[in-house]
Amino acid sequence: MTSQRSGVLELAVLGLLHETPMHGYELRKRLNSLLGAFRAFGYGSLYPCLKDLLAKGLIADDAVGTPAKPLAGRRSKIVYRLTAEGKERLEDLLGQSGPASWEDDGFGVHFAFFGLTQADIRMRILEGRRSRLEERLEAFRAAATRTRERVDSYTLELQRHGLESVEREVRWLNELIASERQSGSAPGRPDGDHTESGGASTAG
Amino acid sequence: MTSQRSGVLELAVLGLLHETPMHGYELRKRLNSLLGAFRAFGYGSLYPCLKDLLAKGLIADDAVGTPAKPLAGRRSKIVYRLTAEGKERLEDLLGQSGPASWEDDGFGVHFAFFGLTQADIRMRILEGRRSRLEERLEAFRAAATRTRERVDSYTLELQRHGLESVEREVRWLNELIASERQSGSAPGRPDGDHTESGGASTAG
DNA sequence: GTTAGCATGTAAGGAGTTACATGATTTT
DNA sequence: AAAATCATGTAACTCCTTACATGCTAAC
Repeated sequence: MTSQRSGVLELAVLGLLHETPMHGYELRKRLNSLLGAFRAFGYGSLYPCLKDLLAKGLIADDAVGTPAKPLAGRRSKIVYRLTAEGKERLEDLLGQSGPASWEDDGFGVHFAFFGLTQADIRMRILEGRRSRLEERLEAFRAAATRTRERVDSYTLELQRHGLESVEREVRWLNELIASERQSGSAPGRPDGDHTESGGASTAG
Repeated sequence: MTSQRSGVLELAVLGLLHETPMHGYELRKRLNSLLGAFRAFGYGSLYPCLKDLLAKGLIADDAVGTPAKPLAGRRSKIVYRLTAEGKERLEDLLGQSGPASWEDDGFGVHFAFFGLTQADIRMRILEGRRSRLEERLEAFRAAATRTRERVDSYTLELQRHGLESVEREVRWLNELIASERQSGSAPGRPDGDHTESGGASTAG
């Protein structure tokens, strides 16, 4: 009923708060600019999640403005920060490379925090995602072969477009995987200031 | 608790059964080959949905093999067909062009049944979808502009890829819209045997 | 002085998911 | 006769959505 943790949101919130403390409203904006390509959350999702994480001690509220003194100037907003347990939980989530991290949403969030993820886990997630997509491609082509099922041209166009998108993502993943293999560093421009926790050293 | 109708599934099931009667197992395969690019359903989703549609009288079971005589040869499977009410409901759903039909999943299913959809509704859905995506693009670029938010190269890559995907879909939609405008016919190969209900004539 | 945006929440419920449970039928 | 695949279902649960409710604060 009240507790709902452990979806895409939990990881996203913990990941963002790892970067820096924030209040809910701000978090939501960062959330939607981070994941906006494939997901959007409203306050009705975020605040219950924060409440839950708070109850579990994974985050704490450094309330700006003491209870008695509601703060002059800016309104009393509730700034959340990651606790030690929260950081542990985050690292636990970041270490998981199961099916959940290959799904559309799950993959997106995990990828968003690759900067905090160990190199071997990154690789497993990328490869897992690729396998998942390749399964889809196979299922697709199998279905296309036995196309006695009469399809109109819209259905056909939908499948063509879907196929192309998936193929495109596979190519993207291939590039990323190659990039990961030839160096422990990040894709594209090989700089990256993700000096944080689990670079590539702690693996093994 | 028991009733759950009115999601992506209802439309998909009614749409598929409009084509031809089928039993659950078969339906699921057709479902996943139709929508497989962006969605997959298990039996745990499908059967409760069928049960619900049955209870509402939108589909009926022409059970193969009479109750007393469990059928020699093939096992007694339950073949569902669309009822008159079901067809009405389907047409109602197909006539809707609101926000639900612009969402990722909703759009996919609606598009899959464009062959049964009136031309003006098709256009509204395509344009609605495009607006939705363009909103995302704007939010994206706005977020990219005020990138004080320190992003590591993975976050950047995720957003770059997301942006590209969305832009690509917008171009696709533009082609479809152009194609729809210059003729009442379907995209690509201008044949199509979707002789059904709402071809292109009833538009306003 | 009123709209627009900042800021926080709750109650009810929707839409599927997971894990489980069962049995028939075809293939090997 | 064992394994794969066809075929159907249910109970409990999860994660999130929708609609609602509130008040401050800055800009116009």
